[in-house]
Amino acid sequence: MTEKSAFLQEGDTAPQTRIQRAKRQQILEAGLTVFSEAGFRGATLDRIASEAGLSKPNLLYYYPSKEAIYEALLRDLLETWLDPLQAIDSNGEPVEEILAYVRRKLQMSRDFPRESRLFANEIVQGAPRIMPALEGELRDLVDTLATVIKGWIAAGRLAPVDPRHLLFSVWSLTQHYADFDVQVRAVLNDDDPFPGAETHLDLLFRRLLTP
Amino acid sequence: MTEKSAFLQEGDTAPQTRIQRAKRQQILEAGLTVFSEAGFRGATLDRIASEAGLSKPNLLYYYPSKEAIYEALLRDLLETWLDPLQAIDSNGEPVEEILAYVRRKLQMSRDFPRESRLFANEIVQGAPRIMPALEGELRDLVDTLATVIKGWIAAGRLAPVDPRHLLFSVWSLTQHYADFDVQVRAVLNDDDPFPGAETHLDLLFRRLLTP
DNA sequence: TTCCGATTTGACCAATCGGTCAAAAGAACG
DNA sequence: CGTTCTTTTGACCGATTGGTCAAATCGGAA
Repeated sequence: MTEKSAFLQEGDTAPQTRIQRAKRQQILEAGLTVFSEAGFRGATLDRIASEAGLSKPNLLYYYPSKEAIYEALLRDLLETWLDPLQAIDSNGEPVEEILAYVRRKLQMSRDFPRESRLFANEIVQGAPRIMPALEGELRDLVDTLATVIKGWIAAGRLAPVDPRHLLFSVWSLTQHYADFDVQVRAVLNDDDPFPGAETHLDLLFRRLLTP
Repeated sequence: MTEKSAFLQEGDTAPQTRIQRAKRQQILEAGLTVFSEAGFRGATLDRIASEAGLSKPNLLYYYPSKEAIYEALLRDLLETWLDPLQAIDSNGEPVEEILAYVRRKLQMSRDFPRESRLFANEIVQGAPRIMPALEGELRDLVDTLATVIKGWIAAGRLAPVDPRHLLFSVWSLTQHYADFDVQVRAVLNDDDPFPGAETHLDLLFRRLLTP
């Protein structure tokens, strides 16, 4: 097991008042919008501040730097992102477990597209700040799940597939609908992509995974 | 048919000397590296200039602005990107035609990852500059191909699949190996992902598409 | 009401940004 | 050699960037 990477640990269990927590949340909201649209370098404190309805110095009163906001967002994000993966039940029906995972991930693309794009921006640009978590927690989780999947395959309950590439497929297929949203909508004449996507992905993975 | 979007047209058939063409190529090379790593806003002229081995004013002697470099890159990119799509032969064997397309796209992810990431950056950040081409050329091409695919399905030569979501699947699955390269390698312990990816995608699409 | 810590702000700063310009340095050709 | 055109550069500009700071304002407890 790899240890939690440094930046992921909360610095200190801050004794925040209710107001502080609210304002910080407000800033993270604005930060999520701006960072997911422009990436770390492209985002500016002025835009985040105005999006949050605060002056720039006021914003820096709650978070000491642009980096601090960004890292707080990534820290929150990683949890949300890894949760559905951990929810896969090794005692469940294999095909249905994975299909449920796909459905959950697709819902996240629909309901939290900014989070998905924030993550995409970070990774596309080389993951300079989240790399430790990828090589740590993410790899550990994937290793564990790969063992489970191999067991399912060996038991003949799942068609033989490379477990890691299977996971890449789930991630890319589902997140595509959030990250490449404008392209998807351009091709589909602005129709809602998600009903069609759910049907399509259900079919795709059922065909791939049914033994 | 939608017309070619304005920015895609070459301004004028510049009567360039050999040296000018070479230097411009050199700048585009550097621009591709920098823009694909940082996105449009995150890239700086200073970095592009130093990457190209030129002074900043010298760089601006060949391209009038940061925008001009970026748009020249997108213009080139779009061609390269749409080519494999046009190479699908409506008279070929359906399953094999699509599998060949997948293989071509995967090779592009391996051989031109910067191009893929440049495109990803542009799209994730809302496609502010390439949107017209998405709603124009890309949509036209997809519409045409969708008709072909529907014909194949009607003839029973391809399993019934939504043609547009099928294309999204090809794009996301193949480009994932370029755009999310650092994540893929982190999970795979830095092994080369592409041999495994080709096998996996071949299996996936064969299972999905074989009637 | 007074007091005190928490919050908010305008003014400001050094660094970096995209871009300009005039002048210097090369190249080409007679 | 001199001339002319192309290429290159250092110095510079205004705007924007992330961040600071002292002073003002707020809000609640006594």
